[in-house]
Amino acid sequence: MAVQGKTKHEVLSAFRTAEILGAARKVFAEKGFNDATMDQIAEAGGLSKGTVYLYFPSKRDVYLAALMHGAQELGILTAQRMAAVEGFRAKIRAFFQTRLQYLEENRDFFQIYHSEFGNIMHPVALCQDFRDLYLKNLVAFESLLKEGMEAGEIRASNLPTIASAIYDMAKGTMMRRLIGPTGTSVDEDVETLTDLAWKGISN
Amino acid sequence: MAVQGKTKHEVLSAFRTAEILGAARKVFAEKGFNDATMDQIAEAGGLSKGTVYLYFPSKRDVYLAALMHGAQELGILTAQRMAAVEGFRAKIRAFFQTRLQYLEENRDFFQIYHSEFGNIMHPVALCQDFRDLYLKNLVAFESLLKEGMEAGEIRASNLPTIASAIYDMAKGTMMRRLIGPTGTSVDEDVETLTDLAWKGISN
DNA sequence: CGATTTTCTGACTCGTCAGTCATTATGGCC
DNA sequence: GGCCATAATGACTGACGAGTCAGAAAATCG
Repeated sequence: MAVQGKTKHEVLSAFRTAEILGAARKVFAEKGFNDATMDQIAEAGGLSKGTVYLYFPSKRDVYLAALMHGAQELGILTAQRMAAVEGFRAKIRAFFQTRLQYLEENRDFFQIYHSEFGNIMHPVALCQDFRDLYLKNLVAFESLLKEGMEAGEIRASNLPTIASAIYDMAKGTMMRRLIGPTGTSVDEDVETLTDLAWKGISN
Repeated sequence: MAVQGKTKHEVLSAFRTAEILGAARKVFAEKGFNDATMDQIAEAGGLSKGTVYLYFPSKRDVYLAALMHGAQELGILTAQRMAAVEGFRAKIRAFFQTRLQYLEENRDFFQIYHSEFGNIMHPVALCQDFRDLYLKNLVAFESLLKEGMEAGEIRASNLPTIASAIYDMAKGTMMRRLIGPTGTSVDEDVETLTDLAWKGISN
């Protein structure tokens, strides 16, 4: 029994949930929230619509789960990679590197991630949690810049605006890479962005 | 007859069209494309649904017209303001200034504008024209940077990536200002961004 | 191998809306 | 006013898709 402390039921449930989320990611990425149907998700996951509803109460919940799963992973990964290197230039570089690389490995997820930003300012409707996570990560990044400022590596300036701008350099570059081929490699883009950002903020 | 060379019909038609677009902008901004209904748009414009269909063939066309109208205006305005000043730092500053200011004056439009970016990589579906316009403006901006590079004001680097990054600083800052109060004034943000970008790219 | 419980299924319901069109209002003109 | 043309209306239709649930299938067990 002590094996993972999981009942058979829990294992099966986790398995199905993962199966559904994988399918959902694919379908939502391709069609967007509104044009994706539960039947398509079920089909992509090789099960029936009824089964999907056994594991998720609504379409929105499936979407949310797919979105938040990736967003949390990305946030954690980014924080880890930044923490793992010394010096603020290297941290900024790690920031870009992690995100652009994660993009290449999770294109489906980023279709969803980026389109969600389109809705982030709407009535709250679709996803307060996502918005909160975004703002949380942004604030964390801002604190990091503040440390850099106090350490004298980064020049004094309006940190919230700066933090947001750097975040958005990454986001925009990712979008551009999603739309189509860019003629630049990930590494090139990482260097270019790091350079731009670092020259922009360093003392 | 020579008055504007317009028939009565044309005048009325232009009037109704503008009326509908104004209402559409408001409703689409508030609800997003999918959750906005034609009845709501008609009501907001003080006319009936049938009338809307006399001037636009479909919901998507109303949306497109609202989107493209603002996007074109913004593109033209930005280009003009940049052309009107001397020196590349000033041009970059004008770029940020124009956009952030236009945001304050056209919040409804920007709700639509930004959410459209969420769809920009999808099946093409919603708006090839918008995508094309975006890329056109981006390329134009890139050319401007190239001039700056050739003039020795801007250091050599990967221009497409740089241009995109600067565009996205503006876009992201606008989004942040749309989501909620930021504690910074437009002018502060303009200075901060100009500084960041200019230090990032200048020689 | 039944009996019983758990899991799955997909045809069905029911609300919603884009788009239509027969009917009504408006206004210009003699 | 009476006639016609043009503009506007809003009840209606048809499609679609989220969510349901009665029953089928599969797993578990004695």
